[in-house]
Amino acid sequence: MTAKIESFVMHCGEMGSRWGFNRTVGQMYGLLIINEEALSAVQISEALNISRGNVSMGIKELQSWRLVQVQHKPKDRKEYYSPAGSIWEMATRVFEERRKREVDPTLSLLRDNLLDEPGNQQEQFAQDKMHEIHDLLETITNWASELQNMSPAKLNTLMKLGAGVSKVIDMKDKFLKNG
Amino acid sequence: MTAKIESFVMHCGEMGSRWGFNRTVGQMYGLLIINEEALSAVQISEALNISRGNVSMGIKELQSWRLVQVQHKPKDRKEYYSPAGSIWEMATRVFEERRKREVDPTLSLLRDNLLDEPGNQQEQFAQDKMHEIHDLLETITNWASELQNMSPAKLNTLMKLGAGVSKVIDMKDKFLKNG
DNA sequence: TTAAACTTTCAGAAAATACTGAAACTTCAG
DNA sequence: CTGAAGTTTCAGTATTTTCTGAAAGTTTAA
Repeated sequence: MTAKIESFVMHCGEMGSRWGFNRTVGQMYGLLIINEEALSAVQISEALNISRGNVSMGIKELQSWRLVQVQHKPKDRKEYYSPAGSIWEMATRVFEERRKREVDPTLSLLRDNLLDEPGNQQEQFAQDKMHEIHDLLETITNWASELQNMSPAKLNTLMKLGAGVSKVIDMKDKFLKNG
Repeated sequence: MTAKIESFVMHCGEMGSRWGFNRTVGQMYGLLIINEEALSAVQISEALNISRGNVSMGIKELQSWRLVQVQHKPKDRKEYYSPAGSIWEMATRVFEERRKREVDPTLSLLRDNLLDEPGNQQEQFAQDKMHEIHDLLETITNWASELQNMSPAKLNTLMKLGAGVSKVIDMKDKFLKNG
């Protein structure tokens, strides 16, 4: 591993916990992304200086995020791992999985709590807040899943639009008025 | 604290680490959101059964995320804490702070690494990947900051648009062609 | 000044999390 | 079958993170 590549892999490790997994899992993912060829478990454990068992657990974790693929080489019984999908797909998967872990449980708790009537003034206030939070999270979630269902090409247009988004909305209003 | 309120506060604790801070900080934030009145440090430590020192550290953390405000009551030397801004503002602050912690350092590392020439085929591949990641993160970042700078009203239109976003883009193309 | 009423800090303890390595398991060629 | 070549599991250990509480720091009323 050259210095530049190593710096990237180690950085992925440091960021790992912020991105939702732990240091080694982050390093493993970085390593797989940056390597043209798929790597075996032993290669990973040697490159990162971690135990074989840890690699196994890390791969399992990455699979639960749908971020790695298993491959086989002819005449070789080992499993070889490589990142699943394009960079763009990886990003959407991380978003999606994080939503499942960070937002969905909260939405469900809020819904439950909003089912029964508030018992007193304090609970009334609490429920109002929960309602606000619920609606906001739901809007964001719906919006995000809209984006994920758009074709990548359209999505790209939309993203590149940047400051233009605002203009397009104005345009829509005009368009609807004049049409 | 009634059962419902407590379940919300405890849930915020469990989610805390996923949202970027730790359990107690999550609980503290939940408690402040759900309470109509601002709370003193001692009230927080009693409600959550944590030490006074821990409350002090937690408040500091929440302040670094710009999520709490300090208030004073007349004839009272204590500090009282309450959430800063509306639910919507809280959400954008969490986004923004997470971007600073999760994305910005990566962008800066990638930029550094992309400055020098690749030394060999392996590094060439690595740099290509880093370039892809860099561009994607940059696009997402710019897009996100666009959204944050839009007026809440416009943003709401855009959000409510949902599936319609796609249609508006088509419309824009038509509009530009015909106009 | 002084001292009461607070807040912050931080060393050490406690709790949570991650890692190792050996044993158990699986798969498959012969 | 058998055993070689691989993968997974998990009890125990190491590391990291969080929490406590006492000491130090700050502010203000008198």
